[in-house]
Amino acid sequence: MSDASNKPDAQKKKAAALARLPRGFVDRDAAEIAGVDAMLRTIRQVYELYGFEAVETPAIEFTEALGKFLPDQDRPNEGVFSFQDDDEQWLSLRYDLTAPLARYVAEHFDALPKPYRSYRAGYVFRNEKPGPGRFRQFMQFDADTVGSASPAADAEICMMAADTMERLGIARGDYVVRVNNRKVLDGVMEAIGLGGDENAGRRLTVLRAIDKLDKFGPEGVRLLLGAGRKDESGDFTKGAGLDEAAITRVLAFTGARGADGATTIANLAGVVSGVERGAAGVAELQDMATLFAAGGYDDGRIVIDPSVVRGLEYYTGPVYEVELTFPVTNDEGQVVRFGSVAGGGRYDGLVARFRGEEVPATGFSIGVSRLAAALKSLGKLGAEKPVGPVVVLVMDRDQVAEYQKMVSELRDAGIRAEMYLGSSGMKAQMKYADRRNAPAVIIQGSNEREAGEVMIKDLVAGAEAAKTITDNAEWRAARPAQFAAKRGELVAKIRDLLAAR
RNA sequence: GCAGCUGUAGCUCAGUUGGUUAGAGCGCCAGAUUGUGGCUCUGGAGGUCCCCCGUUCGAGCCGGGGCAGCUGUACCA
Repeated sequence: MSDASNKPDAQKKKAAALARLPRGFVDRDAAEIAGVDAMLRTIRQVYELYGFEAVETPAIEFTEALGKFLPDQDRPNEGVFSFQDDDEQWLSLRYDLTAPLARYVAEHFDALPKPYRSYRAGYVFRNEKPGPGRFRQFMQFDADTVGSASPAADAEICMMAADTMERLGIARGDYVVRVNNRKVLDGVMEAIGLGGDENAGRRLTVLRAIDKLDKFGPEGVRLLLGAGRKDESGDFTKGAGLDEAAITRVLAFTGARGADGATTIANLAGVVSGVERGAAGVAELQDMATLFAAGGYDDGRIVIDPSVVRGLEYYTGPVYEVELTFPVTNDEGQVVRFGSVAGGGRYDGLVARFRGEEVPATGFSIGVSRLAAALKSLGKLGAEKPVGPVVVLVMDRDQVAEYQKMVSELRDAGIRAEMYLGSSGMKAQMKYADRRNAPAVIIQGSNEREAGEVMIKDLVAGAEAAKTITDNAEWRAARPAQFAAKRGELVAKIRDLLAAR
């Protein structure tokens, strides 16, 4: 232990360099990786079952393809990680999986079967302020149908979303798929005089206000739709400046949810009566509701809820999101506000950016990282440390070849195994095996070697047996759960031991 | 971006009116135990008190500026 104090200053200084992560990024350990992998497998199975096929696109696209240049400038939006290539073209890390899919479909349009049903998972990146459950790199798992304008395509994805939640272990009633339609909302906008391109900015303000319904309640939203709202810290948020009649109409829309789907749809029809686009949206909701009922999903798994807006400007029809309805606790055990864990909708205009014609498309995205946190809270994410390898202890340095041979035999038999590669003594090697969550260690010192044996210690059974022992001398003498085996039976004995787990 | 709060050991945190050598618990390493995980005991390593400037005989503590983190809010494809 003396070497630490003898460490040269230069080396110390070097070691003091920034061993830290930029904010909004996380490291994942073996347990988390295993848990998320299991999740991804499950989601993939459901998507496959529904007939979607895999596709992968790279993490980087031309900024232009993502459509994220700042207005009236030749620089990308600050929220997007971007850099310039050799030829000065701007490239960006993708911020979702939808825009790259639109690029992919447009590029391979003639080669793809239409409607084109695909899924893909991957990391996306957002250069913005992180917060609880919000990262600058996170994983999404998307499924999309491109080339179908039918509400059946939207309804199918909603049903698949419900199935996926249940397959992931979220009980019926612990989640809800909420569905709305942008056309209905557009109809309301039109009805209150916010139609047309010149009102795009105000429409956006109204959308943002509605999106805050679950945060601030109807009264808060009323303020945001009107003059504005002052929060507890005294910060003032400018409102949309609607008049009283318009505000009442918007709130009538968001509050149109009835006891069942039919009532909700009837209420919505009233709110947008006389506006053609709104009526079209209501009709689509009606179509989808019929499909939900046919599949039995109208039992609370999927509900029509007019308060769903989704921030995305590009949505053109049905929008939907999956919300968890049980309290989620964070690492400190506090209950945290948990937003939606998945969402999506119809974006008929997105592929049109690359091709002249409009291509109808709908799809959704699961926020894998966020959902993983929720599953962890539910105890449904395998957060346990994976079982480690069998560790062969190095008792005598000149016998390394023999120890390595044992490891090879175990590996040839398909058993995870390793020889201890450090330089510490036996006690430290035992601690190492314990920390690696090893199921067993193999000990061969001179005594065993002379007898043509190995000592096998079952660490799990040993820990169990030792629980009742409080005296250290007794603990050491007892040597619980270990047994000698003939050298030739090593693999067979380990195999038996692991099989008994 | 704006506002509030917080920066002391790997982690969680004490630190008196400004006073000499900055502490605890946990964790880590080692020994007690020549070859056995846990418990216990003993010892050890580990610090730019966030950074800079100022006040002072003297600053972890007071003042100013900066940086970082957290929370709220804004934005969020």
